[in-house]
Amino acid sequence: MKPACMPPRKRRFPLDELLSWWDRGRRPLPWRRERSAWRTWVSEVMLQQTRVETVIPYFQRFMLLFPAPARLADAADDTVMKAWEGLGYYQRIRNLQRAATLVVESYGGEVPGNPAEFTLLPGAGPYITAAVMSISFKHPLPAVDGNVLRVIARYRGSRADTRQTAQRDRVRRILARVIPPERPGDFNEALMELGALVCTPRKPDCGHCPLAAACRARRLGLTTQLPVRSRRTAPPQIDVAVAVVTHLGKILVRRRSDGHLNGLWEFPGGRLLAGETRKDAILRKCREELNVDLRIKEKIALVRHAYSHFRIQMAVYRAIPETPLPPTGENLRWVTPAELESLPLPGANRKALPAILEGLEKREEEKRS
DNA sequence: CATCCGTGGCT
DNA sequence: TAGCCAAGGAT
Repeated sequence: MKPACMPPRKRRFPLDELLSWWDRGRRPLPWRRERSAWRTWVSEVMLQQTRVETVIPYFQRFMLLFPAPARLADAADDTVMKAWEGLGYYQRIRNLQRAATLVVESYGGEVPGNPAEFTLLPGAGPYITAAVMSISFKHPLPAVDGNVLRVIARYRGSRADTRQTAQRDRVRRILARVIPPERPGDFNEALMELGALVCTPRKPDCGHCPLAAACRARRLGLTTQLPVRSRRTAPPQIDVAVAVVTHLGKILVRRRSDGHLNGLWEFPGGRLLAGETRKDAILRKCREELNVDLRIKEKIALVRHAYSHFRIQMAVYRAIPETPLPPTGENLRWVTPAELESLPLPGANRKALPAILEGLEKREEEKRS
């Protein structure tokens, strides 16, 4: 027992314990089978704010479709968006495709193994750069993600707010002095794996943690109180109304070409203004944006959906055009129900699709009888 | 630096 | 249910 007056001895980070835990316990995930830079890169982009179980099937389909950067660079936009549909954060795939194009143009199709060059590619921030460079090129750069922030906050017994950018930088500097030059990728993955499997947000399994003996949160009984994360304000709820405009068995869809949900196809309509009825909102948006007048029929679906910073309630009405049809083009098309199924759609539209197709089918039957 | 960007699972 | 969380980056 050391006297209380002694200065706290500097703890040695339990590197060997961590790495042997990793060697024993690592999960056999698809992107860990063969660590080419492209596979690592794609997996890291998909895993941003997204669960491993969600990513696995997307990753396997994606690598079959685009086994090298050049294949992604050359692919048609709808093909790319369809491969990403449902994963969310669609700017990620746009950045990745732009980056793939740059890799083809500037590096002969080979992912650059130099951190300074790699990090200039769109979508390659500090985390992705460190992850790809350490795992596939053995550069000793700490990859600090949400798992690592939690593990290290507990290990250090730190009450600092992990949502702040400065805290991420601090953890990165701390780990830069610990990461072993021989196994930088394993070190990074081990810390993340530890956060995912053992040092979990709720009910951490300290009995199986290789850092437990050195963990300050555990010693102080603060495990469940750390890490500290400042709270975000609750997302607002908004009302949206859209129209399924049908003509000769086909359905009108438009493609979002900027900002939110960029590149996905949706039904025309939009957000209700204050005091506006759903039908008025649909008529207004279709006049403003498509220059078309509609006759609105019955409501065929009502879906709720939570986006990252707001929730929507979306009402879907059947409608038919009353004025000459707008010219179709790159961002406006008439599609059959089957084509509609195959287009990349935002979550709320996808969610409403069964009710819509069922409603249209039922109405066809009534018309026949 | 704070905010914006999707989605699904869990409590 | 409503809130929280998950291998972040761009602006």
